Amino acid sequence: MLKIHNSLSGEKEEFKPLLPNQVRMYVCGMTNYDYIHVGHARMLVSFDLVQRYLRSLGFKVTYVRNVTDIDDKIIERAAANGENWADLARRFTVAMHEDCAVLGLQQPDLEPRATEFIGPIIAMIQTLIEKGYAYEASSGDVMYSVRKFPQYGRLSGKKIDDLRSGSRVQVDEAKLDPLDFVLWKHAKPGEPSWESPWGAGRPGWHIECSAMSTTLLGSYFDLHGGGEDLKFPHHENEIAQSCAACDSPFVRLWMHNGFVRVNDEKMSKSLGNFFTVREVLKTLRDPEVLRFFLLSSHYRGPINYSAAQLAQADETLLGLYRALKDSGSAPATAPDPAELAKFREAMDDDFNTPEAFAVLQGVARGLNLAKAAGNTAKASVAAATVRAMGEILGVLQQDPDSYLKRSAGTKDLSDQEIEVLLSSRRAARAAKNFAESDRIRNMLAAAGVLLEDKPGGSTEWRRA
RNA sequence: GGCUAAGUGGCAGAGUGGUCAUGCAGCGGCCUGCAAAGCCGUGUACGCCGGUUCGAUUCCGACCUUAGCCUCCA
Repeated sequence: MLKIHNSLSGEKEEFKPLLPNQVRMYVCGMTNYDYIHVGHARMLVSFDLVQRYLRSLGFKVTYVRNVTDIDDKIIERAAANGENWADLARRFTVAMHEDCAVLGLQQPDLEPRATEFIGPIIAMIQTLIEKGYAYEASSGDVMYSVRKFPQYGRLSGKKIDDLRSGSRVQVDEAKLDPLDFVLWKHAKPGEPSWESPWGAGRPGWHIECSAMSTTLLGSYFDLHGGGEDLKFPHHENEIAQSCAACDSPFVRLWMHNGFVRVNDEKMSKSLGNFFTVREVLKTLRDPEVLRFFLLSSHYRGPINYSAAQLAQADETLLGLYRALKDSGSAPATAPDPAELAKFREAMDDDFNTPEAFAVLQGVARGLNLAKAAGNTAKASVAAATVRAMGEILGVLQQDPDSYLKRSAGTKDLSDQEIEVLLSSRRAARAAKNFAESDRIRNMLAAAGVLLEDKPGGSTEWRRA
C-alpha cells in the first residue's frame, strides 16, 4: 500500500487515485533564464522518481511539468543580454532538456509553456473577476483578493493576520490588501504583452500554473509537486485561484521536495552559492553519480551538497557496478520476487529511497557471494533483481564494464595503451618476474588505472 | 517576531518503545606471488534537561542549535 506525505495534512496518507488506475500529476517546473543548478536537479529527479514508481505500480500516469517562458527574470536577463526574451527562454529550455536527459529523467507526458496558455489564463482571470475574487487595481494590474478566500494559508500553515502583520510584506497602495497578488500585469512600454480585456499585459506567475494544470488535468487531480519554497506563496495562491475559479478542491495531495544546501545554507541564485548541473557533471565520472547522490537521501529532507559527498556516492555506485560485472547477464532472467517485494515496501513508504537502496545493497551482497561461489544461476537472478530495482530508480542500467573504465577527469592512458602494458605485465607474471609486473601495476596506478588479477591468470582493469 | 522542519556512530543516511539499518572510510581475518576486488568479523550512535514507562534514541514537555518560509526562488 503506497503512502505519500501530504503537505496539506502534514501526514503520510494512503494513496488512492481519484480515477481508477489513473494518476494525474502536475509539477511546477522551471523558469528558464539560465542553466539549471543542483537544487533544480533535485526537484526534477525527485518527481521523476515519483512518476517512475507510480508507473511501476501499474498506474497510468499523466505527468505534467510546465515551463515558465514569460517572466520578469526572463525579460530582465534578455534585456541585459540584448537578446530577444523568447529566444532566451527557448535557448535555456533546450539546455534544461539536455541536462534532464543526461540525468536520466523520463520526459513528462506534457510540458505546457505559459505563453501557449494565454487564452485559458485570461478566461480564468475573467471567471475570478466575475465571481468577485479578483479586481482591477488602480495600477492597471488585475489582483486576486486574498480576503475573499477564507481557506487562504491552509497549505502553508499560515494565518492571514500573521502574514498581514509581517514586516516584510511590502505595502503597495494599488492593492486592497497587502497580501493580494497579481493575476495580470499591465504591460510597461517595450515589454512583451498580449491583448486582454484589461489591456495589453502578461500573466502573473501564479495564475499560469492554475490555468495550465486545470486545463490539462481537470479541476481536481491527484498530485501536485514542487520545491519546498513554492509552498508559500506560489502553491497557496494556486489553491486560492483554482478552487475559487473551478468551485473544486483542485489537488488531492501536495508533495514538496527538500532543498539542496551548501555549507548548511540553501543553494540558490540569490545567495550565489549554486553549482550548475553542467559544471558539476564535468567533475564526475558519470551523470549517474549525481542522480544517485540525489536519490541517496529521502526527498523531503535537506541534502548537503559537497564534493566529498559526491565522491562517496561515486564509490558506492562503483561497488554496485562491480557487483553487476560478469554476473551472467541472461536477459530473460526474472528478478527475485521476495527481494522486489521488500524493495517495494520501502518505496511504498513515501518513496523511502535510502531504505530501498539498503534492500538493493543486500541483493548486491548476495550477488557477490553467488559469483564467488560460482553459482551463475543465482548470480544471474540477483543481477536481474538489482537491475530491476535500478530501473525503477533510474540508475544501474549501464554496461558495468564500460562504466568502470570511465574516469572523472582526463584519461592519462588510452584503452589501447593500457592493454599493451597489461600484456607485458602478463608475460612478466608468467615468468614469475614479480618485480617487473609490480612496476607496471604501480605505473598504471599512478595513471589512474587499477588492476584486478583474476584466478585464471587474466587481469581486469578499471579507472580510479 | 510568526510559522514549519530537523539535530543519529569518522562521514553520509534510514528507522524503531526492549536482538540487525545500509553505504563510504578504518581495523582484523580469509583469499592473493604481493595486491585489488569480494566475503567474514569489528563501533558502549541517537543535541541537552526533565517526565511517562518495567524499559526511550524512539512518546510528552522545556531548553539549546541549525535550516527553511513569511519578498523572487526547485
